[in-house]
Amino acid sequence: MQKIHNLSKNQKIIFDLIDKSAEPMKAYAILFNVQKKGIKAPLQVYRALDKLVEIGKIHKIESRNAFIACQNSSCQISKATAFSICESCENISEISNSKLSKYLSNFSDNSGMKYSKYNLEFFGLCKKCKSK
Amino acid sequence: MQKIHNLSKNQKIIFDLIDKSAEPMKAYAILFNVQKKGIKAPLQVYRALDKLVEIGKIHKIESRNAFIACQNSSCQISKATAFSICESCENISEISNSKLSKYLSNFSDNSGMKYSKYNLEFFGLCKKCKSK
DNA sequence: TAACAGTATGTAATAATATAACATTTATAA
DNA sequence: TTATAAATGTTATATTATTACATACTGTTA
Ligand SMILES: [Zn+2]
Ligand SMILES: [Zn+2]
Ligand SMILES: [Zn+2]
Ligand SMILES: [Zn+2]
Repeated sequence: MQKIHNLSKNQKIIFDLIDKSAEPMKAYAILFNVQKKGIKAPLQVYRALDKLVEIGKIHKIESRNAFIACQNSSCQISKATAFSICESCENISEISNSKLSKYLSNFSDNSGMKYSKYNLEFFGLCKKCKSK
Repeated sequence: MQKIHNLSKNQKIIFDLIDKSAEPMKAYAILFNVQKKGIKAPLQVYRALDKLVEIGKIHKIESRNAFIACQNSSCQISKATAFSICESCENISEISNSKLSKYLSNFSDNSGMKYSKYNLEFFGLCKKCKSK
């Protein structure tokens, strides 16, 4: 059962922008885009991003410092994320593969760590770029 | 068969520092530490870091913007990395688990992507922090 | 309603991370 | 030795993210 979060004004503006974007967006690109809507300072953007990440509406692509809307409604609130990144055209998408997520969510080793979250980034070439 | 890379002067200074460190090091912490050895500018540090990452002597912990020496001699030259991160004490270590690396290296889906590299970060609580 | 707690906002300043551009030097190999 | 690649030095600047502080909104409960 997923809690419904009513997004605040800034959160909604920023989520809508990211959600409509074809690619992951960087914080300052977001800032530039929402200035006409009255969001003027980096901190306003970062605060909204933090919250949106926290509630799983968006994810951060760590290797790119960019943010993407969650493409996976059943995604476990940002606790289990996997992405596919084309190193040639920078096309990025969220991987939704139940075997993979089960495997990783159940992963444990003999280190004594109790894992509660993971983030995985795969890199390679997409269909298009492969055939060039 | 692993190619032997003869590290240059700056690369060696910086690798030795990271290798001796108990924790992952951030670029400007590295800079501060090597200034007495004549490395004065950020770019000198970043260039050495880039090379060391490229040849697999160190890895970047993306979620922390920090660098750690490879703890896994058989690590496939930074093509397949996994880390364990305690969110309480920030203890970080490289996971060396052949089943995991096999599973991920062989991962493929029906997206048409050809994967050649991955980076995985697990988050949780270490033994010590769990029992607090 | 009033008081409170929690969340969100606005604004300015600054910190932390990373790269561009250009000149020079050193190592490697044909 | 000549050419090429790799590494270095230096200055400036771009990009990403946070601190600090004041104010306002939202929902809950006395
Ligand atoms: Zn998701
Ligand atoms: Zn591509
Ligand atoms: Zn390694
Ligand atoms: Zn710990």
